[in-house]
Amino acid sequence: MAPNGTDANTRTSAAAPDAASKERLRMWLRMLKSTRRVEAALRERLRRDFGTTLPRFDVMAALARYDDGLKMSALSGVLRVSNGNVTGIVDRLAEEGLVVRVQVPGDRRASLVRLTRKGQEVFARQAAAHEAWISELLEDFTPEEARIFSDRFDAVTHRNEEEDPE
Amino acid sequence: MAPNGTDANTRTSAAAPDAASKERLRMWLRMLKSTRRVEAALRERLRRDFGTTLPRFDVMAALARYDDGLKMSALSGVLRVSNGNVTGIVDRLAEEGLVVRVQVPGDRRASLVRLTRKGQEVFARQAAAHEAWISELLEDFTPEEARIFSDRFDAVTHRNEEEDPE
DNA sequence: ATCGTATATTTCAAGCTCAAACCTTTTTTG
DNA sequence: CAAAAAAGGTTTGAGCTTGAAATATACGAT
Repeated sequence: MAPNGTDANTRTSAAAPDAASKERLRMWLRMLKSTRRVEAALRERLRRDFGTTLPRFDVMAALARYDDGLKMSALSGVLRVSNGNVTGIVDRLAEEGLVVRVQVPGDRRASLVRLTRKGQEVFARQAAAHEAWISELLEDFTPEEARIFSDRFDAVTHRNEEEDPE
Repeated sequence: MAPNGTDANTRTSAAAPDAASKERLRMWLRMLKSTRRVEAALRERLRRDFGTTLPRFDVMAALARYDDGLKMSALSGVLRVSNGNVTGIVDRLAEEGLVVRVQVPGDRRASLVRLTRKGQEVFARQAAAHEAWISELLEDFTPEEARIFSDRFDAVTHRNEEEDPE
């Protein structure tokens, strides 16, 4: 697996020990730029077409996958953002009647956050548009290639795994 | 834009006209998760080892590539963030003596932002650590694979290109 | 010269983000 | 049981981010 020097023509490993890191850095910068570009497009369209934001959408998308709701801590875990962060977003979504906090019977500390019916309806429309946008923005990738990339990204994600409820 | 009636719950109904979009959506979610994970690691390490932030580092990295400095508008263009945003970050970097605003001779509106010598030295250390971190975080990618990915990401970036000073 | 438009940047309000401090409730432990 | 530790959430302070409005300068055509 590791390129152990004795390869046929490894100019890269012999001549430059940091050629690999340079190449990975280059990849990272491109990946970051691509991600930012897609995110910017999504942000703009969510605002334009639905008057919402990407973080709001992310929270609703997470909740949409759990009919029974998610605890605040689980929500921040899934989204990989701080829990103090989620508090504010859920507050605003709750003000608009898109989500509700439900008291957990046995535990007076915790509460489950759930989409309201209105929240489900609103999110369904946003999600459909979102999927179409992504497909358009990434149309240079064939489905086959997309699958390959998905799998390779999992390597990054599962690398130094601590906890991951997925 | 308008809810066209037939969009409420289009679960996997048709054969596979949307298989491609599903696959791309899957790829996007993985890509986003990977990016966020790397960014979170970078953010934490920049804070721990250098007491700085990712946006600050991004600004300094951009300036480090232009010895003659960059105008605020060019800076925000390179970083793809709003220009109001850059103002605040540059303000704080300037307070710490890491960058300076230099008046442009012929134009009293514009100013060039440049790294100070201190800024160059500080950034050099951060950049070395940064490159090593990236290589570690992406070590599952061989240099060859990294190169392939870089090229493919360029496709996304150069898709609907408006302006890009790079 | 002056009007109008375009350019360069800052300011502003609202919202997102984090880490750390804090409060409350639950669980563990002496 | 009571004290201590852990868990669930919110609050707080600082910084980041955006889009829109404001400011100031530059330039082009009268």
